[in-house]
Amino acid sequence: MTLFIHNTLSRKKEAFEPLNPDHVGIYVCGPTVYDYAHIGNARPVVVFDVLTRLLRRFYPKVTYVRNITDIDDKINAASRETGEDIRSITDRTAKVYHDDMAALGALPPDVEPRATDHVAQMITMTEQLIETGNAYEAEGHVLFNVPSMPEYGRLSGHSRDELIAGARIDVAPYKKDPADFVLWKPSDADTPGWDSPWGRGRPGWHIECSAMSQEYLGTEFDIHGGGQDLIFPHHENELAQSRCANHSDRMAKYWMHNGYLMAEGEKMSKSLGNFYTVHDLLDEFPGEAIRLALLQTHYRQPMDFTKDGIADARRTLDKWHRIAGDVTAAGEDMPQDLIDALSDDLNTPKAIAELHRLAGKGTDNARRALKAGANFMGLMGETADDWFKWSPATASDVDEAAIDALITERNDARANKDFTRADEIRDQLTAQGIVLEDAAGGTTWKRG
RNA sequence: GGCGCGAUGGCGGAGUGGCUACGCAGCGGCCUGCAAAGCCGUGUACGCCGGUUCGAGUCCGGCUCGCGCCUCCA
Repeated sequence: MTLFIHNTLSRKKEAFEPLNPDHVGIYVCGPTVYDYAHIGNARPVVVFDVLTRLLRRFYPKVTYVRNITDIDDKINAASRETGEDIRSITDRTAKVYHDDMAALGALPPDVEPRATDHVAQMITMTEQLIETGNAYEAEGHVLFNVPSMPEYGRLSGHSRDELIAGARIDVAPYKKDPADFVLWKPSDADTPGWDSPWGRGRPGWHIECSAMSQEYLGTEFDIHGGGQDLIFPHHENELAQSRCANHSDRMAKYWMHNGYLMAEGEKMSKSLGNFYTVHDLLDEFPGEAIRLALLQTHYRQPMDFTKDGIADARRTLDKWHRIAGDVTAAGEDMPQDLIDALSDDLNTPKAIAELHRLAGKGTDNARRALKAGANFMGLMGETADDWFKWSPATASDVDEAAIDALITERNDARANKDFTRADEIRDQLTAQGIVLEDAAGGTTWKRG
C-alpha cells in the first residue's frame, strides 16, 4: 500500500516516501491565540488529524508538531483594547482552542511549541541569516533579503518581480529590496520585547515556524501543512529562511495545503455575521457532526460550510449509530477500501462513501467494519446511547427519571388503546426537545 | 493587472476516455394506533463554445462565472 499526497511544491500527487521510514515528521501551522478559532481554522486541524492517524498506521513513529503563535501584533492590539494581560489572553484562548479541537475529535499534537518559548532559537536563526548574507539590519529591524535567494517564489509560484509589481502597500524606506520581509522588529516600551543583538524587539511572524520546526523535527522533515492562504507569504518565507540558514536544498519534502472555506455561500466575515466560531457551533451541534461535515469535502476543494451540512452529517451519524449499535471493533475489522481511499491523497468523501456502503450491508462483519472505519476517522467515538442523548448547550436540563416515568405511563396508555393520552405525552416531551421512538424492543428517547 | 484554484442531478459530493458512485431530499409502495426507523421501487447531471477520438464530465484550446493570494497580515 502506498500513500499518495498532493505536493504543493510540484502541484502534483506524489507517492509519499519518508526521509526516514522509522520516524516521520509533520509540522502544521497552528493558531494565533487572540480569538476563538473559526471553522476555517478547524479545517486544517481535522484534515491533518486524519493524515497523522493514517501515517501512524503506516509508520512506527510519527512526530506531529503544531505550534501556538503567542507573539503577534493582533494579540498586542487586543491587550491594549481590553486591558487584559497578554499572557492571560493567550493562555485563555489556547485553553478554549484545545477544548474545541478535542470536541472535533482531533488528537493533540505530539509537540505544541509556543513562540514565546523559542525566541532564543529565532534569534540564533536570524543571526545565521545575517552571517550567510541573506539578511541585514536596518533601523533596528532585521530583514530577509529576497534577491539573495534565487529560488524564492518556487512554492507559491510568484516571482519577485510580480510581487513588487502587485504590491499594494508602501515600501518601508529601510528595505534594500521592496520584496524583503521582516525577521526581527523593534518593540517600544508598551510592546512585548526580548533583548537581542539588535536591541529590544520581537520576531517577525514567519521565523517562529522555521525555528520551531527545526527544533523538533530537524532542518529537513517530511510534511509541512496548513491552509492554502498560508502558501504566500508565510510558507514561502519560512522555506527561504530555513533553507538559507541551513544551507539546505529543502525544508519539508512535501507541502500540503487545504482549500479555503466559505460559510453559507459567502466569504466568512464578521460584518456579514456569518463568522462561525467552533466554540459557538459546539453549542448547537455535536463535535463529531461538525467533523464529518468538514470531511465530507475533499481537503483541497474549496468548501461552502453550512449549518444544513452539519445537520446532514448529524443525521448520517444517527443512522450509523443505529446500525452499529454497541458493537466493538477490533483491528482486523478495519475496512481496507477505506484505508485505500484515504491513502489516495486523503480522499475522505470516498472513505465516507465506503462507510455508507458498509452501513447498507447489514451483516455483523459490516457493522464492525463500519465502527472500525468510523473510529479510524475520528468518528463514532462514543456509545450510541451517549450519542443520542447529546443536547445543545441551550437546551434546558431534563430530568431523565421523569422522562422514563412518562414513557411508562404512555406505554400503559397504549396497551389500553388510550391513544389520546399516549399522544399527549409524546407532544409534551416533543415540546421539551425529547423524541420518542417505539421499536420492537421497547421505547427509547433521544434529544431532537 | 499578475499568479493560482474551482465549476457534476433539487442539495451535498466522488470519479475519470466506453460500464448505476454514494448520501440527503423528492415521488410510489410495504410496515406502523400515531411518529420515527426500516424495506422495495423510481426520476434528475457533468458551466459555455470549439477541437482530438469509433467514443469525452473525463484529453486539448478559448470563454464565462466564483474564489484565494499578490509582504510585515495566521
